[in-house]
Parts: sequence; C-alpha cells; structure tokens
Amino acid sequence: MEFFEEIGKVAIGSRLRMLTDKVTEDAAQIYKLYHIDMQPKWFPVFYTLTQEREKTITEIAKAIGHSHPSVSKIISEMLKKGYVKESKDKADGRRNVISLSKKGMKISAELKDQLIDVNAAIEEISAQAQHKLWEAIGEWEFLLEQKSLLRRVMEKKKQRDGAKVEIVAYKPEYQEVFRSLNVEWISRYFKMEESDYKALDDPQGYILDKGGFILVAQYDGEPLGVCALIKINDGEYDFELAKMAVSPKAQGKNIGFILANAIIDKARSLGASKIYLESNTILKPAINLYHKLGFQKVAGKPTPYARCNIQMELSLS
Amino acid sequence: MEFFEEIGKVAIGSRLRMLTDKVTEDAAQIYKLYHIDMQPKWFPVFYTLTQEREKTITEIAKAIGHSHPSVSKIISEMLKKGYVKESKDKADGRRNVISLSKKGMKISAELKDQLIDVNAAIEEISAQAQHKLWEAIGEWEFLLEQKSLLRRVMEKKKQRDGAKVEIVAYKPEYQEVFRSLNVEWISRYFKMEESDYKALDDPQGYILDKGGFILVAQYDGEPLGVCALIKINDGEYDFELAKMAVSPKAQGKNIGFILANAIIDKARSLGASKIYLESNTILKPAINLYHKLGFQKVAGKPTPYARCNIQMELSLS
DNA sequence: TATATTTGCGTAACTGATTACGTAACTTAT
DNA sequence: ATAAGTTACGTAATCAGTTACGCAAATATA
Repeated sequence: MEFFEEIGKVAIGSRLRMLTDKVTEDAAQIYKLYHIDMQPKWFPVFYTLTQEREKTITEIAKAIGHSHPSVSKIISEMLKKGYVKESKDKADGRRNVISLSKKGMKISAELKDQLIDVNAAIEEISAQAQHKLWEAIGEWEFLLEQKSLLRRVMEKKKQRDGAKVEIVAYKPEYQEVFRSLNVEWISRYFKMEESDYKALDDPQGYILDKGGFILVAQYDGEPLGVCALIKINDGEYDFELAKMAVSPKAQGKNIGFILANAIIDKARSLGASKIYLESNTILKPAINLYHKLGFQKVAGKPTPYARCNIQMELSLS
Repeated sequence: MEFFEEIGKVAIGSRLRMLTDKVTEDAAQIYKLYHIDMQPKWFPVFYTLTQEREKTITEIAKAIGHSHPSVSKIISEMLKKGYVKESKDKADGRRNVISLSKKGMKISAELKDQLIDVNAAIEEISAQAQHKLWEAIGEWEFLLEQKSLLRRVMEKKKQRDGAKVEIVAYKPEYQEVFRSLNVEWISRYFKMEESDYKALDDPQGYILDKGGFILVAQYDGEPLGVCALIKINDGEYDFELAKMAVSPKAQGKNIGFILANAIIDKARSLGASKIYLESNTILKPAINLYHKLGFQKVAGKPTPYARCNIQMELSLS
C-alpha cells in the first residue's frame, strides 16, 4: 500500500479503516472455532445484556454507540434465534425491555472461554508492539472530543491564509481597486450615493489629505481588500471606519478580519481613542465582524448615507 | 461509553471503528470549507490519479485497497462530474484506462491547500498525544500480517485447553471408558473384530501384563481420551501405538495431540527406539495427527486387522 | 489450431450500518 | 383538561462498501 507513504498522515482515516477491517475480519471464524452460533455484529448487544440483565432498545443503543434502529434490527434477529426475550414495560408502554433468554445465558457461558482467548491474543499483540495502540486511541478520542478535526482544520486554514495576506498602505495605483471593490458591494446591496463617488473618485483629496488613511490587503500579491479610516472632527470620535470592501473571490480567507485589525492598530498608533462606523443590518457578515472586533452599537448620530441603519463605535482606551 | 472499560481490549475492533468514524465524519464539511466539489469516498481514487496520471480500474483498486467494483462505481460518478476521462487500452481491449481531465487537474490544484491544512491539523493532534497512533497502527498492521488474529486466538485456545487436559496412567476403573471410546469409533467406521474384543475386554491381561501401557486424558476431570502402547517383540519395533480414541465431545481441544505426545514420551522413557502403528486412510484427522507427530509411512507388515490399509513408524533416536 | 484458463471490469445482489419519518405513549405547560 | 413537546421504537430508504457472477479479451496449453 505505497499509497499511504506518499500521502502522509492525511490518510490516517483510511488507514484506521483498513486496520479495523483486518482486526474484525476474522470475527465470524472465531465464533465458529468455539461452536458459538452468533454473528459478530450481535456481540456488543449481547455483551451489554450479559452485564445488565434488562435493558431497553434505546439504552442498549446508547451503551454501545449505535443508532437505535440498528439495535432494533439486531434484537429482532436474536429473537428469531431465541437468545433474547422482549417484554413491554408496564409502567411505560413505549419501552421494549430486552433480556437474555435461557438459551442466551447458555451461550453467554460458552462465550467466556472465547473472550479469555481473544483477550489473551490481543494482549500478546500489544505486548509485541512498542507503541501502545489502545492508549493512543484513547488520547485521540479525547483530543477529538475537545476539538473536532473540522475545527482544527479551519484554524490551520486561517493561519495559512493569514500568512499569505499582506497589509500595505495606499498608493495612487490602488485607486482603481479601491473604487471598484467598493462600487461592487454598494451597488449590489444598495444604490451608489453622492458621497460615495466623492470618496471613491478622489481618495487622495477626500480621505488622505484630510488626515485619514487607507490600507490595502494583498493576497498572494493581488489587492483583494481595502479599508479607509476617515478623519472626523466631532469631539467624541477621532476616525470613522469606512469604505471597507473585500473581493468575493477572497471570501473565507479571513481577509476582512486581518484588514480591520490592521486599521484599528493604525488608528491606535495615531493616538485615537474612539472609532465610529456606519453600516446596515442586512450585511450580516460585516456586522458580525465588527462585533467580533469589539464594536458596540450606538444610536442617533447624523449620517449622510441613506443606507445606514446601524451605527457602532469602538473604544480604544 | 463505559462499555469499553468493562469489556477490555476485546473491543479493540469496535473502538477502532468509532475512532475511524470520528476522524472521518467531518470530511465532507472540510471539502466544503475549501469550496471543492468532491465526495470523501472519491479522494483515494482521485489522489492516486494525481500521482500516476494513467491507471486502469484494477490498478487503482489494488493501489487503494478497495475492490474493483467499488472503484468502478466511483469512476462512473467522477465521470459524470467530468473530473476524469476513460479510454480503452489499444493493446488490451479489456482495460479501461482512467486519467484526470482538465477539470480534474484544476481540482487537484485546489486540493493542495486543503491537504496542507489537514496534514497540519493531524500533526497537531499527534504532537499533543503522548502515544503515537500512526506508528502503533503500523506495528499492528505488521503483526497481523505476520499472524492473523484468528491464528493467534487459535493458539491461545489450544494453550488454555491444553492446560485443562491431564494425562493419567491407566487404572482398572478406566476399563469401561477405554472400551466404550474405542468401540464408538471402530464401529462407526468399521466392524469390531476379534482382536479388538480381546484387548478392550481385558486390557490388564492383554496389554499391561505383556509390558504395555495405557494413558488416559482427562478434561476438566472427565476421562475423554485413551491411548495404548502395546509391547511387540519383533526385533525392529518396541511398541505399537494402538487403541487411541478421543470422545467426539472433546473435538478441537487438542486432546489427541497431547495424549499421543504423552504416550511417545512414555515409550521414549522406556528406552524404545521405534514405534509402529496401523490405521486407515479414511481417518484423515488421525493420519494428519500421526504425520504431525513425525510418523512416516512404511509398507508390508503383517497385520491381524482387516481395516488396516496404512502402516506408519516413528523413530525415536 | 482449438480449447481451457486467466484477467479486466461491469452489473447485480447483499451487508451492516446510517438517516428520515411516522406513530404511539408519556410529560409538561397553559 | 387540553395542547404542545418529547421520547421510544419500528419501518423504509439510503449509503458505502462487499461478494457473486457473467461476458469478453488475452494468454496458456494440448
């Protein structure tokens, strides 16, 4: 199986599956060896019944980690063999209480020898192996319980994407990108307004020269996100965060977060103590992002934009 | 899942299966995260094709350890998606040669980032675990390759059964068992003969007093096997191994082997250099046993038994 | 050269699990 | 007391794999 050597540990899933198959494939033969008429898939159900006498379908399912229909089916097969009996719970008519029959008890006695031998065989393998499979499985179960593989992969993706993102200061050649990325989202959700054109057509005159800043996020060298910090003289706020836009191509790469963080750092380095922004609640991802960054909703500021229905602020002190 | 703590390592199979499920369950989600339109089960096939350009159905199946119908199905699904293309081998009309299409190549490029992140996530888990799952799996694969679980269990069974078997010397109270066990098999396969009755009705006079021996195998205290060593004065042989019988109840418990070994040891301790026996080739398990004990076929000795069609000897020197 | 065996692979049937769904019984809230 | 929600569990559909089987092409054998 050279496959696995090449592909590396990504294949851990397939590899686990193959080992599982190998460990499991002889099970039917082993029962035959002991002249026990039982299907391997019955075993977990059977075993819990030997330990607990009486259990309902759902209890068994929970105990062995199967779905209840699976247990239901297994029980009906075992019923046919006469290994178990069922009886309705008098107190609760829904519950189907299962227990071993006489015949089942006899089988369970015969099973003991088999369990002893299988256990010995597995202990032998364990003893011959340097690395402890049993313990390793336990650790992996625990670690995956704490944080699923999906979440771990998501984190790695963010890290890697983040490393590719470079935040650079505005230069005149970015004017076109600054304009088009903003026009794209504004005209998708709303209508371009007078003040939009002013800022987007002449960022130099309208933003930078008035003491504001613009940052550009490059992903793999390509400018895919922009964000402006507009100076306001209002007594309460120092800057307004505005004209933030990320290309749809770059969705899910965390560029918005990195960009916004960079602009907040910039504001902080300029001695700002409070940042203001305006947005619209239909832009849910944006609102979420602002929230994650620490912005709080405020009300009742005058705004030149018709599309604004929410205002937020971030205190830097 | 208290199940596993109770039952011990016999459950290694189930536990492996559950871990596999946990590792695998997020796979579909992870593809979605990277906007890759691929089913997890396609991945092994897809991956081998990225490595090898061209492969036939059976080659792929062998490489990834699946059955060929499974690969066949997966390929037909991927064909529908346009990820692969197939073409008949000109030199061999049976072979269906599969390779990635343009679209498939594009996907494979997109997959690289995902593989990097998944690998990083798995390495992270490995790093956090003390016990090395990857290496442990490798060892188990190797050990099971060398000797399957079934064979290991069989050995343990033999050992345990062997420990319950006790070989004791003949006493008069065993005469009934000695007789009935032998009558049982002789009359099942053949007809009782004159010389059978002589020996079975009077083992004391006919075997022991003439310098022979009888051993009895007890299993859990119950006499279930017998075997005689009859003194012969023939110049070449010292003893004949005869009247060996094991109860059908005790089949598969290795009693025959233990008993025969004990009787051979007995002969050796009496200074014998060669043992002789007569049997019939329809008794295959018996012949196999004699063979395993080292007996070799010889020909042309006179015998009082009609049922004898094979003669064997064992040299003890 | 004809015949038998092996090989490649597709289809069909089966297997052991799942999710989806419906029904009946019980519990909780109004 | 009744409505609304929850629980137990059986049936049906689905899924990802398997084995069984059959056909056609290639190869070996007599």
